Amino acid sequence: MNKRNDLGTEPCPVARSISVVGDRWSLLLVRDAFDGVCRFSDFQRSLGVARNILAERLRRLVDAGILETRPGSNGGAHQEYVLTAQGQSLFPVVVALRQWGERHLFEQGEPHSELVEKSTGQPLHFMAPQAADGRPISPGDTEVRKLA
Amino acid sequence: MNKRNDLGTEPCPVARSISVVGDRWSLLLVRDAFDGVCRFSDFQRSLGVARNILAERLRRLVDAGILETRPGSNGGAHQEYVLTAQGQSLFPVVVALRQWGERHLFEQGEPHSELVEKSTGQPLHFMAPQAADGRPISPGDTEVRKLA
DNA sequence: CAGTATCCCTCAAGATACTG
DNA sequence: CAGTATCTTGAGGGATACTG
Repeated sequence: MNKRNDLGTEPCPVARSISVVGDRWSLLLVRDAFDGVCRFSDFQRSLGVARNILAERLRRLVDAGILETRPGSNGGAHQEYVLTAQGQSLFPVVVALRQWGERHLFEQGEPHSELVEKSTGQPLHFMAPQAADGRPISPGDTEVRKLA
Repeated sequence: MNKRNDLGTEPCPVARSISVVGDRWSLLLVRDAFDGVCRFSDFQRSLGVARNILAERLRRLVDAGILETRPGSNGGAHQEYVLTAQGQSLFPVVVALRQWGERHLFEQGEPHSELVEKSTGQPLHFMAPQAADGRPISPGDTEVRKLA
């Protein structure tokens, strides 16, 4: 039934999210934006993606309300791409992917970049779903209630 | 520099994770697996994906150590696909995508499926990164330390 | 520098027929 | 039912030349 791109109308929030940021580049652009990257050529150098693709992805992220453009902080003519509030709320997604990758996609002792708290220099605590009272919740404790 | 598929060798854990589960179907299969789906035709009906694509994706997820096959719980000939421990540890990723989608990709009052704790029936608490002492951490409080 | 405009090509994905 | 085999299509993406 899924012809091509109708994930965006599915009733499942996971499917809709994937329809917006579930491609090869979008979340990497968001990651770079969290890391302070905001200019076209810096994204381009960071990812090595073709310029036309980069332009289209940035446009899509702006259209989706994840990035917005600004006139450029210095007096220069170039504009900047910065995360909106909605884009910043992708932080848990990026952190979750990062933590999973750190645990399962690197060999023992293989170096990788790490996300730390600026003020303490400490890596982030492992992020896990929890109940309203703070108890950690494992997958088996949950179920999906349709169309709540 | 990124020719085609060399995301899997990047030093950034986010990029590596995306190289494994960053396509249109993988995380939806994982979501379904969390939801108890374990048979080929059930995945197929749930996603509407073509059978050859489904077969290849399942194989890739098995190769990646995210799913494993079992002889089938009843006496039947069919095998089942179940999450490994590594696959179960994708739970925060799926939950993060779900929560972001719920907040930003549905209209006010538009119904969507919801992830609740079985024992209480309550939706999960909002999941956010935090420091080792439990303080919530926002994106601006963090920085990436290269090759730690 | 920050894109746009083309051209081309590969691969993901769909459709369908077939098999143990 | 659980796939495999084959064919076709189209979108995603790369390379490069060009523009304000």
